[in-house]
Amino acid sequence: PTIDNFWPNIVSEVHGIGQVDAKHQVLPLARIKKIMKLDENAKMIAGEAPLLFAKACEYFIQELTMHAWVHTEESRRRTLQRSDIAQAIANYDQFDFLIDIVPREEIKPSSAQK
Amino acid sequence: SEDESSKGEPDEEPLYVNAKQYKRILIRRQARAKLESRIPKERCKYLHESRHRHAMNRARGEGGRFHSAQEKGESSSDGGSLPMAPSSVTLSRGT
Amino acid sequence: MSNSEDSQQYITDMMVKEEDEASGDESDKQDNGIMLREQDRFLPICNIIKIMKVPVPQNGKIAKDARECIQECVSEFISFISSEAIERSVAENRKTVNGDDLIAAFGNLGFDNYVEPLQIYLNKYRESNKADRNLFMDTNFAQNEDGSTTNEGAKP
DNA sequence: TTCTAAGCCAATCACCGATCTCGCT
DNA sequence: AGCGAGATCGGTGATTGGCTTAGAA
Repeated sequence: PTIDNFWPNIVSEVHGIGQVDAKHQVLPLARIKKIMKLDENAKMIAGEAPLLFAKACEYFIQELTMHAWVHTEESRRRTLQRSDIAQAIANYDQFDFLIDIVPREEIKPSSAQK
Repeated sequence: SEDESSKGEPDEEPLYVNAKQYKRILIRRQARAKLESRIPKERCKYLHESRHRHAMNRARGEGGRFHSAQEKGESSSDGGSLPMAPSSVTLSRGT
Repeated sequence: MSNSEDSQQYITDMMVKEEDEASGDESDKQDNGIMLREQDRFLPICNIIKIMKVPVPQNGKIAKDARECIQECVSEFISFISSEAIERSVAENRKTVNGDDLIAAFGNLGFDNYVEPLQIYLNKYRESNKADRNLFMDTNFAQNEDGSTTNEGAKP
């Protein structure tokens, strides 16, 4: 289970799905829809949209956590903390959209920055 | 030794962000600013008063963990309040 | 009668409506509309933790700060992608944001890794729905005139 | 070393999904 | 036709804190 194998594993995982089990999602679809509706431009939302987001959020949480855990280990800790996530966000430009949510100054001192 | 490049934005970006995300980041920043007044500045200790009270009233084992089945009524004249002495007692969780 | 309100919460649960912020203001007051609770802005913390534990070793720990941080990041993730997807649906004069808008948004915002698995997942979902609908309509007629069964593995 | 804070349990109840009606395209 | 918003309903898993000690400092 490494970062390099993450997306290839995801792709082979979706292929293994027979029928999409709309029920028993890990994340509640109603809550996802509610978050989407916070956007003032949101009018109508197709039923498939929260379902896609439920899957995408699983991927996102796993990937961000996985990147953060690298920094936890680099600091020889066994508890993932907020500063590890800040580091992970700073080191991968796909996470740039979180720059206001977890600002750079949250990175704990004496850590490398690429 | 500080040199946040200038402008006057809430959080200054490190000069360059993902080019595909830049425009959307700005749009989202405005959207969040509109919502800011409706967002409490700090997190509550708990989400629901009723669930908080439920947790407080629940039966707890010796180690502070929730424990099943403490009898609801408490009118036993019997002095022994321990549920029962199981063969094995609290097992410390090895990590 | 025994309902004693505590100071921290805003309103209990009955009588909460929903937001609708009209327009025209950026100065923040205290309640410009209705206050949003954490249940309205975030996914349940318990579900977040479950997913976070997957890539973390079994003996690893996760700080409370980190859980809540991820929780906020996920909501921004949804809003960020949604914003792009909604704009595309508006650009095409549609009132409904659909899965194709979302997948296009993922690609346009640089989440290229998400596109392939989500496209596959979306196709399977649409197929499943069509299959269920046909099965429900037919109920008795097990007639297959079509024969274009693009199904793969059957689920026992 | 000192001492903060994460994990561990499971019962209630708020919320989620299922189902309906009514509107739109 | 089909599809989604909104309301209603009933079933259920997320929420929840005290004590121990892992582990941050």
